[in-house]
Amino acid sequence: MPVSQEKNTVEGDAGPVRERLLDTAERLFSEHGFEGTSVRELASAAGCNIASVNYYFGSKEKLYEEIFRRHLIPMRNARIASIDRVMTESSGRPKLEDLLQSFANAFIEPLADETKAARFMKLMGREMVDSHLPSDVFAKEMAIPTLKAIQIALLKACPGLDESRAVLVAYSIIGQLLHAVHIRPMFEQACDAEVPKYELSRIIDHIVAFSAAAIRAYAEGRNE
Amino acid sequence: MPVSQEKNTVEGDAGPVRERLLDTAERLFSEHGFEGTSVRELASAAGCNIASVNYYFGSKEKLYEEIFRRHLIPMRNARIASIDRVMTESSGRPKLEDLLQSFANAFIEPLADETKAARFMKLMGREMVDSHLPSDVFAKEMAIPTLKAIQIALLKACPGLDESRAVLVAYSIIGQLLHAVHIRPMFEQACDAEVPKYELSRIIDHIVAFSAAAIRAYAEGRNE
DNA sequence: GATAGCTTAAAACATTTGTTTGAATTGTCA
DNA sequence: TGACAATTCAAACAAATGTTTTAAGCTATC
Repeated sequence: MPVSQEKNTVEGDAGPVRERLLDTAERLFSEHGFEGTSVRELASAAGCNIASVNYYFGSKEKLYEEIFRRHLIPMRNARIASIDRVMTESSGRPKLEDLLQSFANAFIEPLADETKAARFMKLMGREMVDSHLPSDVFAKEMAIPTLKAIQIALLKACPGLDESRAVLVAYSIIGQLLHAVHIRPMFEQACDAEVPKYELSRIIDHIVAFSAAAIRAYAEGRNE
Repeated sequence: MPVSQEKNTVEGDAGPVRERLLDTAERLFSEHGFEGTSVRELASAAGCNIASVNYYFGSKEKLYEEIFRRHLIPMRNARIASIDRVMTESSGRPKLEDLLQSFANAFIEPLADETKAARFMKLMGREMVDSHLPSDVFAKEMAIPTLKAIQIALLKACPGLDESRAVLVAYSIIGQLLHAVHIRPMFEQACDAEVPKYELSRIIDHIVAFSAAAIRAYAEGRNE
């Protein structure tokens, strides 16, 4: 693939080569995927030599792993921390809407700053359907711990909620949030007026209200 | 009297080369992605010559497009038809659960048969985060029409539902369904007992009940 | 049996891929 | 300064990429 030269945005001379490579690779991998990005494009965009990739990281794959190592745990911790914050602030019995809003904000926050963590968000989406990470580090380091945290928080916020259903509710919430992330690119290019405008904050508010209502129905209403 | 037509016996020996290539490419693209699948692997798995790809389809990309052309419209129509069926059977005023259950089944059905359309489902997931289709054919041919259909069906099923909110509700439903699709591979390999078992039918039932409850709260309850 | 038209086959095409090499350059400390 | 390590560089590596070419095989019609 010729791959248009795109932007000549050499990531600048900001910082040492190793960091420039990490930042540049994060952007290119998120835009064109792992196989869709060549080491030469990468080095060119980062303004360094081709050999630097192997010099600093050993291989293209190791560089890819390093990107995740840099962001995965902090991002997971941020999500769990946002849950914990609501829990402590409410003395262990948070209002359902507060819990959901807080988690949704932590989840979607990286999308707000256009440049920094938004790329990694996209990259995570790719990794979910096209894994290049060894073993199941993504599930173990990110998905399962986050799921656990939101699950027990939900049980605290809604004592009437059945435990076996709490995990399903967590799926629903995360599914909605992820979908909000995924559909954004579709709106950005296809401005056909055929489709409503994309307002992230409106979507988030909806997800919170929608989920809260559904959970209440589970907790209060029928148990079967 | 005709000559015996013995041929190679690699894999999909059934049918002419063109169809074998389409089936094989569907599987390989869904498993390893577009860039992750070489024309040689493809031809080898289909039991034909390398040149056949370009002979029948012109290029690797055209073959990719043909796969979608084969499935996209029928799958979309199946989804919309499942909605229409509920609408007519209920004389235009369906029970909310029936509408949701019917749509969810049509949405998830391809996952049931392990081999046939399940691969294409996976492929659609890839296409959403890593587009190789020209322009926005996926949005125009699949996403938007399906969204429109479920949206107006929701309004019919719930007259109290605000129109501007109907599209958000549709996002929530599709987001949950897609997530149910995406998380399955995570469960299949990581059987750590750390995570609950994956039961698709249980998840579907939950999504239906969860969404119905939330929609009712929207339609009946608060308007603000 | 000869002819024409698809279809298949093997090989070569020209790039591009990730990686390695070894020399040049830079920086650091004695 | 001189010596030594760390870094950068251009070049070359072997392998793999999508595509094209050229010749052979096949099947039908005359």
